[in-house]
Amino acid sequence: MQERAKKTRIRILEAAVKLFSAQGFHGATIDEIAELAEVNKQRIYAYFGSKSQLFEAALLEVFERIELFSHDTLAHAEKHPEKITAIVMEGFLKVHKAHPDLWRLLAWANLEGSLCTEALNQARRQENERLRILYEQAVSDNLLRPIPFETWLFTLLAVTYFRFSNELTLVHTMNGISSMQKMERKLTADLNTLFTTENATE
Amino acid sequence: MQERAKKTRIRILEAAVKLFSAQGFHGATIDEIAELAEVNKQRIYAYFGSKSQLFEAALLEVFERIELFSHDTLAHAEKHPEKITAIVMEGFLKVHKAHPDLWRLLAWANLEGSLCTEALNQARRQENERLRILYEQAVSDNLLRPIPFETWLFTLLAVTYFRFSNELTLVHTMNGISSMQKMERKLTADLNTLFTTENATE
DNA sequence: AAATTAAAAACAAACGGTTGGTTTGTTTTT
DNA sequence: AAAAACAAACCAACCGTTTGTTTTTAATTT
Repeated sequence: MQERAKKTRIRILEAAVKLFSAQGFHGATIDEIAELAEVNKQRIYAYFGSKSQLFEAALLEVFERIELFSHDTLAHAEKHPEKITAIVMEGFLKVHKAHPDLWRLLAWANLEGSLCTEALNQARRQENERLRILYEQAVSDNLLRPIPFETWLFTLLAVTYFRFSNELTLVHTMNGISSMQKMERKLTADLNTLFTTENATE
Repeated sequence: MQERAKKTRIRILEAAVKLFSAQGFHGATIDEIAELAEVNKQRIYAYFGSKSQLFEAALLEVFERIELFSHDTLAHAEKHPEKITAIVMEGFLKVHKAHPDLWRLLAWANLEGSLCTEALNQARRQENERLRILYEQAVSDNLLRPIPFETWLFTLLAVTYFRFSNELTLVHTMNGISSMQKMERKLTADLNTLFTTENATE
């Protein structure tokens, strides 16, 4: 594959990520993707085979590009293990805000039943293990309550995911809270105290 | 509108719920819905106007039909306020399992940016308030940790939603846990201890 | 260094099928 | 007689995909 071909391949992929993320598999059209990528329609079939193969390629692309736990987050959590919940939450929220494509594509994939989910988690597993070590150390240091790592991670992932995937609904539900930002701060703080032992903050 | 017309209207609505929930707005087709409802295509436009209007009608239908906190759940929680977290979680999971249409339709609506979300929450608000009273009583009785009601409810809703909307992904992520049911039980138990004060269980 | 050439890359245009939406006319039920 | 439901066709638009042609690139030959 020549240099020029690689570039157009990437242009297609970027357009696909953008449009699939915005409108889903059935909502986005090959014509739109081709137009946004400034590429002839047929190139898409030449490089990706079919619409569904393009979707999976786009999904994998996003997953490999984005690291859920940034170096900063892990380093920060290492220094202040008693605040690990707040730090990781803030990290999650930041990543999701910076890459809305990520959770949207994942949401579409889950609803539409994409098949490549195994490959996705392979990429994520290694990241998880680094965090697990930090977390379990904090638990045995009696900084955190003795809740299993899986439950803790699941809760944080769930809260973050829910905050974004139900934004439309939440605006009305959580009345009394004026802004989304306020809600995030409140949630982060509350969850942090929830998972922390009482003597840790002394 | 005659009796017969009402029935066909309902048949259309039920078919719409089923197919929109399964395949989303763009994925489902009017022809399929008409076929499943055993109704002439034209009747759909006679009663609902357009595809998008049918979608919103289907969404509202599901929301009004399903009560998120059943009478059983609330009664049970009233008797055992120290187990309110586990009880409500189990209730949520049960409702979601019994009505997969609910969260799927909501997920599609959120992704596709439906506009009728305001109406949805109006229906939910009253239910929330009954639960709030129970919860806040349990907090002031020192059975639960002093976490705001909103954060508590948000967490439980998020965990439940996440469990269903990311089922495909989770099967691989949470390795070491053999079945989904085991995971649910673990999560429920852990969250319950998390939100309960230590003296409550004594 | 310039010309040639074959493959790779990109294009334009059309294909057959399906979509949402609508209409026209007819039959059935109330 | 009016309301409800039907059958069937229509439309323009769009879907994913394919075919045939032109342009660009890079290696080869002169």
